[in-house]
Amino acid sequence: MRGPMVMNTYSISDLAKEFDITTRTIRFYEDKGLLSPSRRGQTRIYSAGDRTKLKLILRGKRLGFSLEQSGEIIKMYDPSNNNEEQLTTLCESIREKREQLKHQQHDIEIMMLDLQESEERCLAAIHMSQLVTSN
Amino acid sequence: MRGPMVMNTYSISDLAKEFDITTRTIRFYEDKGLLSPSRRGQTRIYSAGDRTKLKLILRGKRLGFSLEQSGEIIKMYDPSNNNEEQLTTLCESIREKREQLKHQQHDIEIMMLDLQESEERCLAAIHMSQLVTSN
DNA sequence: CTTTACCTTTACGTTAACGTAAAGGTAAAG
DNA sequence: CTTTACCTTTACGTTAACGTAAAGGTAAAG
Repeated sequence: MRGPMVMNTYSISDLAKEFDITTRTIRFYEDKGLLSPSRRGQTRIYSAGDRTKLKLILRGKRLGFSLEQSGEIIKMYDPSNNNEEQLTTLCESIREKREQLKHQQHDIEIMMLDLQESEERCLAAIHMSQLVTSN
Repeated sequence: MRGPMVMNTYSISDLAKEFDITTRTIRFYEDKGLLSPSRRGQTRIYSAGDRTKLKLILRGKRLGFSLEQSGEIIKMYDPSNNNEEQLTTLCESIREKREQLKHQQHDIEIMMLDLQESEERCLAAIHMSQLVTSN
């Protein structure tokens, strides 16, 4: 490898500001085993990988996942599971999660279409009320 | 209108069975003002409209909405808001919800692609482990 | 050397979304 | 008339995901 290792690190408040969450939240995720930053003395040092994990957690949250589920998602990203049986299990759970996401996509599409209709009805109702009110 | 009014109604346990939730959950949603079934004596009678609302709530849950948010979604479906200002506000909140759903769609797509990659890496790792193990 | 701005741990508090149990009413079946 | 299978209300309990406060450490700035 050439060039200096650009080792990006972040303080806990760096990440808190970037993602608009509190430091308490970040420490809580560590408590739950979702993050494990290194330390300089007592102070936590977050790597780019830690930041990515945090992003995954927050994305999961937006999709209604529990922290435990987000934890499973994170595990799906690293190939640290060496044993073949575990790999097969992992592969299966990835497939399941994709199925669930597909279901969510479907839910969203239906809701989008419904809301589109509602919006049109609403706009029509506004139009009507304007016709009535115009004197 | 011709033909007999096919007025479908449901008992609380009908709905509980259909959607695989407890009756407690359904009553809880009523407590929170999301449902308001009619009654025969003390007993709750649910209409097709109540059933639809319940479906909306559960769909919202799958998408990570709070009950309060699902309540707002429900309000977006009926044009009972007569006043023009309220209609405009409603229309605006529908637009916002659609924006949020678009964001969620985006999150899901990214997660899907990532998981697809993970699955491929996982399958490759299984293949490798099989090559190594085959003796 | 004292602010200031961070960092830490510990621990109790809070809200949403129900679960669970108690105590009782009703209506059809046997 | 007693099961059985529902229904009801009231009320306390539980879990997840943090919020909040207390008490203290550190390091650079003035």
